[in-house]
Amino acid sequence: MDRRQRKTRDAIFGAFTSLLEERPYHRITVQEIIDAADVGRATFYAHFETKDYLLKDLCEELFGHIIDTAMGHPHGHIHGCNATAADSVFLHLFRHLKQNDRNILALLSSQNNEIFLQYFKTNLKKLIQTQFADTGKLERSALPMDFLVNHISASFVETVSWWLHHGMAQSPEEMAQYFEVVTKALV
Amino acid sequence: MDRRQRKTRDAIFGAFTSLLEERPYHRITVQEIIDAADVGRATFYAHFETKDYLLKDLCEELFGHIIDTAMGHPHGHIHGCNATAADSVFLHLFRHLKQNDRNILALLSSQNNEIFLQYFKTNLKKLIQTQFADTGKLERSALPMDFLVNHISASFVETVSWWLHHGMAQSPEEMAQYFEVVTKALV
DNA sequence: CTGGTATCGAACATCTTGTACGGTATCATT
DNA sequence: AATGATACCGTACAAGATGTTCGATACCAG
Repeated sequence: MDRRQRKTRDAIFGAFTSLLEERPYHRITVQEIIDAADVGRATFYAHFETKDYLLKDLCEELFGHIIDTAMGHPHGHIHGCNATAADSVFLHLFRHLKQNDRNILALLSSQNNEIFLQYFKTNLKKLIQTQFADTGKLERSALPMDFLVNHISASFVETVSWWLHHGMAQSPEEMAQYFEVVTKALV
Repeated sequence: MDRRQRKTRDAIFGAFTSLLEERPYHRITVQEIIDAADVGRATFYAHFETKDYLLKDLCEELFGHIIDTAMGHPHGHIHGCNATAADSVFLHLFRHLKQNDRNILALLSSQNNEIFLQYFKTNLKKLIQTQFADTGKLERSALPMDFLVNHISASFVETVSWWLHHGMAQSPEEMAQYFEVVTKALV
């Protein structure tokens, strides 16, 4: 990719992220992003069709990355009987978040962060789906498969959200345990 | 309240709700609401400071009502040992939703319904908090109180959301059972 | 060195928002 | 009925946002 393109793209992403830390999404105008990124108006629209697409691209880049790394992680049995919580994928994610990889916390703890949590949940579903497909632990559940996947994804995202709202005072291990408690009876 | 005021207020609420069924919130302009409600521009702003406040008022009216009725419901032991799921507050809520009280489904199943689910969750928290305060079942939990309240509220909202996305094919009783399964180990 | 292209800057039409004001219709009260 | 209060209408307006266009300029890759 052209070095110029990368530069503007990064500048826009950076400006956008900065603005999101001080204003909710819908209170940010394209004009402000342009000014903050110090980029021409036409240039912005050459990169992103609209503000919503900018958000979409940013989220895909961020969450896509964090989920991909988790995918590569050794299949950590969703706290099955023969695996401790220590090597679960979820603990891996909690740690990943705490070390603030790619400044992802700025988005997750920004005002009206529901947008980002939503993206997070969507990507998370794929991960959990994969995990279940491997372990095959779900066939004898009383609940529909997609109901369970949805519930677990949502629960994880809610746990992360709660963590953020409490200043991330707890350790990743502690949070992984919280999460295990509320989901242990399910799988 | 003046009959004129009620009329315009209802007209605006109605128009707004109709528009929400075909367009996501952020794609609806005040102008469109005004046109659909057949109301003067100045009149709209005399009632609602901004579009966000209109949303807020609408949600408070709707969810406030549905939660209040649930509050008055006989304290249905959050599936405690001596109570069946049949008389739980949650089953009451599922039934309330299915009969589409006050056209609430139009909002909950509209595009980008996260906004409304968020309001739903917020009001739900108060209800659950109250329930817990009465039963006093939570003191010996390994988890922080607000973590649990948040988790249960979120789980309920997610369950409702899943229900909607599946055309509400299941009965309220069935959904109440789903919900019981994913939360039974917690209280 | 050169053709291709990303960017700039400025201008533009269009739409949206929120406010203002005088005239009209409706309300509650007597 | 009569009357004061007030909610509504219609229109107009300023300020700002959006998305597009175009020629000029700077930069890149081969």
